[in-house]
Amino acid sequence: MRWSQVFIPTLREDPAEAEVPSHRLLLRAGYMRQVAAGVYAHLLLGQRSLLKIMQIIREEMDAIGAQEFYLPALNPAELWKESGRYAAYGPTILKLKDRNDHEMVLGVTHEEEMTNLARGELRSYKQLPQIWYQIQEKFRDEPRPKSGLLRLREFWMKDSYSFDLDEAGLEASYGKHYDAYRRIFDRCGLKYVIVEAYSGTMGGTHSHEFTAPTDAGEDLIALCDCGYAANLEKAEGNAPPVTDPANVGPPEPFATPGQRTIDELVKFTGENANRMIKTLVYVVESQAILVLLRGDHTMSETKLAATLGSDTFRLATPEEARALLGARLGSLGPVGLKGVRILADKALEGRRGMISGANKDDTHLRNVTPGRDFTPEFRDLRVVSAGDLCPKCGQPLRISVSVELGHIFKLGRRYSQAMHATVLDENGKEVPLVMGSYGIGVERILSAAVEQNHDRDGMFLPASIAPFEIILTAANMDDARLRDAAEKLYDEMRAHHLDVLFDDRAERPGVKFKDADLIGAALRVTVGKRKFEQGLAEIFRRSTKQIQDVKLDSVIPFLEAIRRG
RNA sequence: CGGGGCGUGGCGCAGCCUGGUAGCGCGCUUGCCUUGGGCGCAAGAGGUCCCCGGUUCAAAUCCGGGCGCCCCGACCA
Repeated sequence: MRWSQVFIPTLREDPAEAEVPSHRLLLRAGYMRQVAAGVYAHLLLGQRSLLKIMQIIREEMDAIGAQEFYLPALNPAELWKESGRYAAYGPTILKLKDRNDHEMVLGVTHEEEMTNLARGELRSYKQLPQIWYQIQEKFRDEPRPKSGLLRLREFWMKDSYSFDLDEAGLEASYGKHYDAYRRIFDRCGLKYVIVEAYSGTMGGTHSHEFTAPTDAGEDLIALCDCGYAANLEKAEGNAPPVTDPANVGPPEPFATPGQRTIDELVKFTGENANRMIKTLVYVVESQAILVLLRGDHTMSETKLAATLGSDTFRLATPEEARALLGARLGSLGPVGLKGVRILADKALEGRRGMISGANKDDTHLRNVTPGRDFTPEFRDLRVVSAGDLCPKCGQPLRISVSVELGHIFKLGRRYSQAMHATVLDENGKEVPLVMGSYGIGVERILSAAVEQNHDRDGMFLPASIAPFEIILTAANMDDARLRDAAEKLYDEMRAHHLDVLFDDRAERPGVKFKDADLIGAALRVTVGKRKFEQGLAEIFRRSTKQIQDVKLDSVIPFLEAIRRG
């Protein structure tokens, strides 16, 4: 393509609304323009790059025997009510009514629609396994769209769904996706880590997340050099040991006037927060329970939900807590309670002589010893923090920020049972399908690639997903000899099917170089006066800024050699 | 949903406090000039000052309401 004839609206200045690098650069480089919060128009460069990403995904999905479908975004609400996710996703689903007053939804993801298709069509175990996928628009009315393409309300997702007869089949389908995803992200040139994750609203048992570490991300992951990696929602860790007093007498009340928070108590008593027990009261389906944590630890509602097997719970009000325990928040504790379920984080197991509330205003207890003074169920209930020890090897964990690029889920029978998607097995018995679901955020690949590959001057995308692999720059279009030489090179490049953008604009060289640096073509081939007179063109690698001079008649073979790697 | 910021030619901003001719830089158009890192000179075009209402002789500016966008948090793939 000729730059003079296409629309690449680069900006000299940073758009005011963009903070994170990928958002800023994708706007500046003319890849996209904003339409509304979380809604973007893709222009020439953005669309080309996204099409390349989708093609890579398509090739790798096809390679594992997945079949490309295309399901509509517009769907009847009934399906979502049937699965129970109409309520679970709540306001995130964009809902509308058609002219006959039928409730419709715009697809958030397509488990329901794919399962609906499967139950209508799949009859026999002989038809299994099936892997169906699509690259399709998703709509999510996010509470807070942000960071350009990182959190969108309308976006492209590659979503696939596997249908198997049994767990062994699911295992195989899941494994194929795991491998295909690695190839996809490798080919897109991304640095990524695979982490164990929490399944969230998707349901199901196991899942892995493919995440790209970058500061602009919003997923927190825990990492260890031994290879352990998990989303913070899911990560386990062992708190470094705390030394407690050896011999501990019975619990003993002491006055703590006005001390309500752990911080205040630390100052008041001079004890470390890791010697305190934090007591939280939760109401779980109208039943009050106690949740205990070490003073310096944070509760994970995700893990609590997993422990309870329910996500209908909330923190009790101060009044409810007083009704149960007889004291205000800040003086609550587990000692002496009868008939109340007590969950304690496992970091409290084996501890002695700690401090907790006494269930009397302005009073705490010392010498509190879990297991002796009260009997909780020990569970993993807290968010891992940096410095916790790896559950596999015992070394300290690191916490890193990353972007979730893809997520693969073992769904099991959650949808097939809810929606009665069954086949006959070899004994003629009707059995629910065992399902998996697997997603990739297409725009997030582009964003993450920019986050991981940019500098002051712009972006340098991996050649596989750059909108153009090569930009051919004629330093001066008014100089007939330079122009003719560049035109000739351009024709040759096209004849060799090289992916080239020819900057034939009547601009000064500086403008062209700045624009070329900005938009992220992997290589720049420049025809400029001085080197041209020596029969040379200049080849500039954007990522390393390394320059090589190549004879004009060797440019094509040189580029083809680079392309072959 | 809580907190904060912002809305003025295409982009980035000033003007608002203290009401009275809408301004600067970039970009755009035309001409000359220049041609290896966002050249120079000159002449131009381009604005419902987010919307609605109020106060006032007079509102970009003051007051009320609304909408939109960004950031932090909550939440969420």
